[in-house]
Amino acid sequence: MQRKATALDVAKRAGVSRSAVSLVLNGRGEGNVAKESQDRIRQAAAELNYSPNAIALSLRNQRTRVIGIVCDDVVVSPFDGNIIGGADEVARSRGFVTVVMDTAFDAGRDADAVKTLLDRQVDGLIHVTVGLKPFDVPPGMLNVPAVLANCYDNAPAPALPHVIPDEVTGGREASQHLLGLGHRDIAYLAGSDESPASPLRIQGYRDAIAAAGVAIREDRIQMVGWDIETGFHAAMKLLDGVPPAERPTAILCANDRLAVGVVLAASRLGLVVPRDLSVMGYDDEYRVANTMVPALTTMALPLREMGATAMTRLLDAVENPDGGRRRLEPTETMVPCRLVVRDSTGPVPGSR
Amino acid sequence: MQRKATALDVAKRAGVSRSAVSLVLNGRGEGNVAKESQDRIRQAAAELNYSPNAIALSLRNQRTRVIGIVCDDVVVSPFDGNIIGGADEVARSRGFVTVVMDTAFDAGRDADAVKTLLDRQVDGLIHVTVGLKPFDVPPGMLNVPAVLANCYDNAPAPALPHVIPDEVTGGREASQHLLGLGHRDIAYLAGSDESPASPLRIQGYRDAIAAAGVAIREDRIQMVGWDIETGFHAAMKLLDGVPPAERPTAILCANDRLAVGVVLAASRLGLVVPRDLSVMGYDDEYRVANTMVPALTTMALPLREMGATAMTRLLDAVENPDGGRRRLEPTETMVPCRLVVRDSTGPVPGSR
DNA sequence: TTGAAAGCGGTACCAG
DNA sequence: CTGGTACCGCTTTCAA
Repeated sequence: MQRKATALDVAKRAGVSRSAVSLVLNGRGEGNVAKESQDRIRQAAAELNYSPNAIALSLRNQRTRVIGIVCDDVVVSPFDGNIIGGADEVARSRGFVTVVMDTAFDAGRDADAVKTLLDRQVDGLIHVTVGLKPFDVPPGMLNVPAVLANCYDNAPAPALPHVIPDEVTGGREASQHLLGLGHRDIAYLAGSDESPASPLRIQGYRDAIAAAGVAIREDRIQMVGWDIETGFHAAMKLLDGVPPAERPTAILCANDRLAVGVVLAASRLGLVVPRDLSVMGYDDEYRVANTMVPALTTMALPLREMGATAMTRLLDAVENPDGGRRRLEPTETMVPCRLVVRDSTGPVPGSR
Repeated sequence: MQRKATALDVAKRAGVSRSAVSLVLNGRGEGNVAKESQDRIRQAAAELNYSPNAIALSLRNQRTRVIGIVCDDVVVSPFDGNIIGGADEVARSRGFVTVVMDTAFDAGRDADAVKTLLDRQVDGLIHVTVGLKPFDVPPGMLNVPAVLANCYDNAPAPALPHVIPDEVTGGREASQHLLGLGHRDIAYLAGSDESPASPLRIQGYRDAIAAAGVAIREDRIQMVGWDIETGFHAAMKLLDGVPPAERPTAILCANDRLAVGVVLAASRLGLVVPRDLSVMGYDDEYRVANTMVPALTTMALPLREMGATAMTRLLDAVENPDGGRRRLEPTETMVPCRLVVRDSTGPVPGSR
């Protein structure tokens, strides 16, 4: 476990000074260092397997090329990890490293995490949440360029830009898919009031239904939460013992787990999806939507894109010649969701 | 976006030298610095909201208090994130920060990630995988203390310690749970050959069945993969059109998604779980096992414990007075799985 | 063309 | 008890 070689080691081995090593290895050797010194330096560096100490570089340059990512439970939860994946990919491609700190849903730890990251001199910050939600920006976060992903500044006068999914359009296009298949009685299991995504998707649903000239039945919109279990019970209520003519022909769900519950209920009742009932999810959850039986038609959240967009915006600011110390404009960027058609939706029964 | 205050700023404001600031703020003021200077220093520090620059500290101390975590797809996948969660919690409680680098299943990037982390002078490394698997340790990883979590050194002469789940015992105790409910014909949907966990769990299954004095039927052990869909089809084959007396009374699955597929198949066939058929999962996947209808009995993987154990072992070495530069013994630590009994398993049919 | 020296921010030693 | 100074590893300026 030997210590790493330093520039001084390389210099000694090549018989030159540290400065020469620095110049050559940073491509500024030409015209400053004799050609044969250059060769000796490069060779010595290779032999010693030299690469510069990033800590010393950071101190010297007053830039760490580290972006801090604070998230509420993204690493641990099965959702939304791809936001970080998308952000990380962009960072890596531009020579940055990300440090992720998860607060495990303890909002009190946001400020601590930001402080830790700031003490480590990160060049920028991104805050990511599991699920769209308002976010109380901790004060320290305004000291470096920062962007919010999947959340938005909760203050009366927002200070930070954010990147979020276009939920209204998502809800509308999901509904339009079902309307296009001939469905006119579409129930919507809408998640819960706590998520700001819920009213937005409902808005999209209403827009689509109304635009199709269909009357909106308020009792078809139900806030039932987000789990398999609650989807199951809601579907049972909608379907069990109800005459076919009075049943919805399609159930749109605010996430894929609800859709799993609905399919479970349908099969318990002997209904075949999509022949007797179309079921549609939301999120395109990895290894759930695509492997469900039947595979779920769903509205995919643009997770990687959101992360990538947020990181791109941030790095553009950080790498700006002004020194990356300017705060970003508090703009809103909406990223479109993506319709994924699979096997759980089909023509309305009796439409042939 | 003002720059952070430095020790010099504090010193000036308090009218003392940088050294005094350093002593006082590190609790070594007593007996070295006049009481009233101490007060002035502390006050100045508070007013300027001073906290030391961790980069400078790292350079000075030759210690970063950063642990690098390299993983193959843990952040992005819905599985095993809790390994990192458990590791991170321990690190945080001991004043360390973790930097996670995800290689997105590209083994070629392991070495790069390690190099990047080493350039940043991490004090130690942990490699985490999604799912138990052998791991080719990149050379650089031996330059600092390192531990493997959920994977093990693939070399003939292992160089690194690892922390893995006790899969044999897990398989055995899962089977014993079903045997204890009176089941004698238990099918096992065993995942796939690619995972080293599969044969281990099968071993546990065999041990338990044999110990109960029941003959092992090889055709009851089936490698069917890991998805909802494949569980569904396997269950249909086992149950559809088969006379009740020839059906297994319980199906043990190598993960919870398979179990979801089995339940789906059962309900399509009009079988009620667990009345007509017991179904058991493995993993205790978050928001799947506990919210399934019925909620799944399962064998929980000790994800957080594994992460915590790996990190504890690593930090014990890093914080060792020898300077934390010693390589760890290549030991094996097995963490027990945990039986979680819910509603998908019950007494064998007709046992009352 | 080269090397010496300053400085990034902090700690720790040592002389006063 | 206090302040000056060297050093961690690197880059950059400046003088030789």
